[in-house]
This record gives sequence, structure tokens and C-alpha cells, in this order.
Amino acid sequence: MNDSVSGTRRRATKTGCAVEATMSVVGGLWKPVLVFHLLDGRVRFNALCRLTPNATPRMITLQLRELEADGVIRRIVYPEVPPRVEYELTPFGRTLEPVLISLRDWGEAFQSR
Amino acid sequence: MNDSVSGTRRRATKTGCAVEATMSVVGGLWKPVLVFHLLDGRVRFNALCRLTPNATPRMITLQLRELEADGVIRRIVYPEVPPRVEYELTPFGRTLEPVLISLRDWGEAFQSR
DNA sequence: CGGCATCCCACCCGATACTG
DNA sequence: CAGTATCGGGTGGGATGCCG
Repeated sequence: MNDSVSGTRRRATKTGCAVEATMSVVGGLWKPVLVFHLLDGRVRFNALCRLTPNATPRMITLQLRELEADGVIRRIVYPEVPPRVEYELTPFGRTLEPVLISLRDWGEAFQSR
Repeated sequence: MNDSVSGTRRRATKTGCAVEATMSVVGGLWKPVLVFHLLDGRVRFNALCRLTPNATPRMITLQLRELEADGVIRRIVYPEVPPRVEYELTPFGRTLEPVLISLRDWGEAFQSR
């Protein structure tokens, strides 16, 4: 990503970038929440909206699109009436599970400190 | 935070909030990186700037202030000339270590996929 | 050195209305 | 139901300059 600066301390720079890389995928308030709720399985768009009341449908759509572009989630369209769309984690997205668990665990400790 | 919606599914709502709570503390691209670099010990302001070349000093200052307000880091001012300021994790901030490790590990996997 | 104050622009995001 | 289109304000954050 950016390893041009001062060949020294390469190690620190690289690991810093790894954290940045993760945040560029799960950054923003809503992406981690969305992915977290998808850990349970396929979820409909409306359900995600209800599970994330502080985010507008518009935002949820945009975030989902980015997650899809990053290969984290998959979009499943059922050609029916009324339309139904579900989202699920890709195998790659599943590898985020431990990260999300960490985030949740720490958040719970933070809330009850 | 927000538990007004539908007494049912309280669990999902709460865990979702836990993730949100964490992101409200370490959200943003730079906070996790800063905290990560502080895992090694006390670091000077300038050093943090060099370790985070994509963030401006202004941003780093603001993020550090927020982390301080959340009790994650501590600011140590040495009354000398030239001035020296160092930052270090509080015991509470240290509890973020597993989270940061998760973020780094996943980021490395993501970069080399 | 380690900031803070100010200006200013870009973009983020909410609200609303509309479509397949 | 599951979005997209468009508009507009509010805010994040860069650049610059000054201070202790």
C-alpha cells in the first residue's frame, strides 16, 4: 500500500497498513454491524434495515454494495413477486467472524464498565 | 443506546449495539492504527505522524483527543524545552489488544489473497 | 516540538419521490 | 419489497499560519 517511506521500520509500517486494510473493508459504523448480523445466515434487506435502525435504507444499500464489491457478501435475488433479496456472507466474508466476535466482546465490556 | 424497537429479538439488537459501541471508539481509519502502534509502549506525537503518513497531524491530534476522552490512551507532557509529548495506552486501552491483533491478522490475509 | 485556529471545499448522508 | 435518483445541508478533513 505505502512502503515508500524510510526503508527502516518496515515492520511497523506493514502491520499498520494491515490494520488500515481491514478498516478499508469494514470501516464505517455500519459495515461491521451488517456483517455481524449476516453471521447467522441469509438475511433479507428489510430485516437488515430493522436490525440497524440508526442507518437509513440508502446507507445500508450503499454499504452492502461495497461489501459485495470486496467479495465479503453475496447478493441473492429471487425472481418472484413481490421481489425478495437476501444477503449472505461468502466463504471469504466468513473469515471475518473472529474479527466481529472481538468487536462485539470488547463493545460489551466497554458498555458495562 | 437504542432498544426501543420491538421487545423481541432483544439479543440481536444488543449485540449489534455492542459492535457499534466498539466502532464508536475505534471507528475511523486512523484510530485503530494509532492504538496499534501504541501497543509497543509510549510513542511521541511526531513518531505517530511518521508511522501514519496518510493522516495529517491535525487528524492525528483530533483522533488522539477522542481516544483520550474515551479513556483508551493517556497523554504525558514533559515540561521541557523543546516540548515533548508521549502517548501510551491505559490499562483499559490495553484490553483492545486482541481486537487490534484480529484486525491486523485479517488485514494481512486480505492483502495477500 | 506539539499543537490549536481559521478558512474552505468536497463529500457524505438524510429526506423525499419514484420505479420494477 | 427492494431498491434508485436527485437535491441540499452539514460535516469531515486538508492547507495554512500562529502560539507556548
